[in-house]
Amino acid sequence: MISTKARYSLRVMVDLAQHQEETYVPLKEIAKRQKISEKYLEIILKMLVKGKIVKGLRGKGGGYRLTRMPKEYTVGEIIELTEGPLSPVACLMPDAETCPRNEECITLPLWKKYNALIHDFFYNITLEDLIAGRF
Amino acid sequence: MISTKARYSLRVMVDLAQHQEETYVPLKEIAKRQKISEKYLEIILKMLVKGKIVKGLRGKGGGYRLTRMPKEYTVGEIIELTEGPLSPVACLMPDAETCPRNEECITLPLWKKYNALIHDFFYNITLEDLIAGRF
DNA sequence: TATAAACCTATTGACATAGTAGGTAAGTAG
DNA sequence: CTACTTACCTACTATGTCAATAGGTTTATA
Repeated sequence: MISTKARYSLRVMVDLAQHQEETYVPLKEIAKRQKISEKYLEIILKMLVKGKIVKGLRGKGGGYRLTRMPKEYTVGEIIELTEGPLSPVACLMPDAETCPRNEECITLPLWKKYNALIHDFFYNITLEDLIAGRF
Repeated sequence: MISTKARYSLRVMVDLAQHQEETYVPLKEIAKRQKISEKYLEIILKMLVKGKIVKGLRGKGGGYRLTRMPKEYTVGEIIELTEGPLSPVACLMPDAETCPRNEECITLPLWKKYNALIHDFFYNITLEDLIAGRF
C-alpha cells in the first residue's frame, strides 16, 4: 500500500506546482487547501527539502517552492523520496543481500516483472502530466 | 509490499501443484521442501483451506491437496486470499466509503490506473503459468 | 490403542505508521 | 531593537500489523 506520507507529498507537490507564481508558498496555506494537519505536513515538507525537490525559505514572506519545472519531476521520484523504495518484495530491495533460494525460486521472475511494471508506471508520469490530467 | 504470507502461500500452491500425484501432501513435507516453519505454515494453510482453494484431510495419510487444476487458479486470487485486497490506497478498498475530496482529487485517477494495472497483472497469471515459467 | 496428521486459540516481540507537542533559528517589517 | 512570521528540529505516543511461536484438541488410519 502507498502510505499517506507518499500520497500527501504528491498532493503537496501538485499544490506547489499550481502556485508557482507566488514566489514562496507558506506551509499554512498548503495545509489549509489540502486539509492536512500543519504538524504532519512539516514532516513531509522536511523530507522534500532534504531530498532537494523543494526549497524552503524562513521568515516573513517565506515558505516553499519547487526547484525545477513540474515536467522535470517524476511521480516515482516523489513517492520513493517519502516512503522508500517501491520494491514489492524484500529480496528486490536495492540493498538486499542475494537470497540463497535465488536459483530455484519459482516466484522470483514474477516479482521481478512486477517490480519493473511498477517502476515503469511511476517513473513515466511527471508532475505536469498529473496536473494536466493526461496519463 | 507483498507480505511473506502472500509470498509463502504462492510457493505452497506451487508446491502442491507440483505434487498432485500424491493424493494428500502433509504440511511437514511442504515445510521441509520450502524451508518454512511448520507453525507458520499452519496459519497459511488454514487460510487457504478457509478460502477453499485447497482441501485438508486429517489423520494418518492426510495432508493437503488442490481443489482445482493449476490453470484454474490466478495469482491474484491467491495473494488476495492471504493478505487482503490488492488495492494500493485506502480510498480504493472494496469497502471504502466515498472520499469527500473525490471530485477535486487530482491524484485519484493515478491511483485508479495503478489499481487497474496491478489487478490486470496478477489476475492474468495462473498457477500453471508460474510453474511453466511462462509470463 | 497408538500414531499421524490437521485444526484451534492465544500470545509475543519487533517494527512501522500516523500523528502530536513544544521549542529553536532565521529572516522581515515597523 | 523588537515583534512577528515562518521554517526547522527533537522527541514522544498510540495504534496496528507482521512474522513467528507455543501448547493443546480433534479426526482419521493402521
